[in-house]
Amino acid sequence: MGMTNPPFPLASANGIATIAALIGDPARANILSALMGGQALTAGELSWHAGVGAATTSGHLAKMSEAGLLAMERQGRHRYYRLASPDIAQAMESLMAVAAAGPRRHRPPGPKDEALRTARTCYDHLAGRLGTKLADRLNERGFVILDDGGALVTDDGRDFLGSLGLAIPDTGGDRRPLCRVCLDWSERRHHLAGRLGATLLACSLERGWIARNPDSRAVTITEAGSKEFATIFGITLEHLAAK
Amino acid sequence: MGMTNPPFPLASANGIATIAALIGDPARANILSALMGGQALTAGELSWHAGVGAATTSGHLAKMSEAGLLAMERQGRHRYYRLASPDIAQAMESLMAVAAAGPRRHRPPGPKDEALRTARTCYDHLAGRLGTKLADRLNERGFVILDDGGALVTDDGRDFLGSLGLAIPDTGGDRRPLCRVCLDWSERRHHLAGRLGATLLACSLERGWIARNPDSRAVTITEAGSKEFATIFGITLEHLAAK
DNA sequence: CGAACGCTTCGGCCGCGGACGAAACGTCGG
DNA sequence: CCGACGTTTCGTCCGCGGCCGAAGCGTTCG
Repeated sequence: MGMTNPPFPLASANGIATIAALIGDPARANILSALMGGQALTAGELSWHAGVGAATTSGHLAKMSEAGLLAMERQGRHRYYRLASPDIAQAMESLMAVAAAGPRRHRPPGPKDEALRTARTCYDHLAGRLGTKLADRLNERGFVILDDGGALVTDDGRDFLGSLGLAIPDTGGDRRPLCRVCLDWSERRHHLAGRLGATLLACSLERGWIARNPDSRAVTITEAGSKEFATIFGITLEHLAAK
Repeated sequence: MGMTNPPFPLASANGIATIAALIGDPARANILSALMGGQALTAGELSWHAGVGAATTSGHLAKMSEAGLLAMERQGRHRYYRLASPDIAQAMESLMAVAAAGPRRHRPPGPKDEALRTARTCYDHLAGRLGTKLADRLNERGFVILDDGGALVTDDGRDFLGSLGLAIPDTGGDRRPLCRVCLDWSERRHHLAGRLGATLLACSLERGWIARNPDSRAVTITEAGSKEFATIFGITLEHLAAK
């Protein structure tokens, strides 16, 4: 017989299916999307985001935790859930890219979406027009090199960031990229991710340049931030207005 | 009431769920994995890979095509399916990374896996020990810069590739990265993807350095290839042996 | 031109898994 | 110590969707 061995559990394919099936449920996808904001959320909050009851949500959270997608931390009578690793966030990102590229789902961009398009978090870094502009500016000034999908921090870039008081954590043995690009689903262009992106977001939050929105991944640019982004990076609010 | 608007279809989250749900079925995941080999396959071949009947497979293929995951081309009485875009391949890659990182699924690496670990295709480029070694060598010689997740082709690199008779297609308006890294699920390190990776694979096939395996993504290194990889890149078969 | 082949469509079966309400568990506040 | 709250567990229901066999179309070959 010419037929070779059966195509049984094809090693890794099964693992993919398991993970994808978890992400593939609407309620769970909503939960994961909410956690893409980068903060840990309580089961109750996630239940709200998921759009299903607390009981159902609890089941979903248990499954995703067991599969290694989520990490849990108890704090008093709350349980905080967050994405277990940056890998999860990246997988979500690529799925977003595919979903966005797919058949044009007639999607009238509401005002809510508009806020997301202006500036939002993408797991642990900045996205939207602010995120992409930031990447552009750092590139123009030679602080990072964005060549067509690749990303590198230059020595000048390190100096510049150092002058801002930003040392990028070295996290020795960590396999986390220093600087990578991430496809922005709303702008369809790249913004900065990796440890550099994380540092920029953390800094912007700490110094009060931007503020998180409680119910969405959108962030609002404060007055202080508006000033600082202009002086440091040459990004004004007009640059970020919807075109 | 303090509750804001309902958490209804959270814009993009739903699209993610749709895509992920498609990938999340074992049969479909097998189909997509098979197509990660980079070649177009007939419905019949895919049915074999999927491990389900022809009728069922046909339904799966229709769904994935409609969702924009697959592209179809009829040729005689066959219908050839392939991944619709590199984005799809990248999404599969990130899911593999998550799946591989997950809870250590007791997985005794069979001899079949061993061939995959040595050299295989990853959509349109090379992976496995051959793929990662190739990336290492090009990096060591300064032809590409692999800095911690970022990837760039240097001018020296372009010259070197040119001297091999390899012009990397420019594909003007294309948004496809010239050179990106791709996490190798077996080696847990990076190999080269993007247009550069695609060019290297295409070249290796055309010149007969490697040959595809009909039933899997594994490729075998020919005698000619063994010689060329040694002289051009300094990669010998010993480098590629299981450790 | 009829038979074999490749693939898709149709109809029906069946099991998995998501949804909820009720109740149990654990924590914080008075 | 008791009641309110956040979360999980349990039991149940039910609908979606994968699977197959049979039949229908289009193509290729003898």
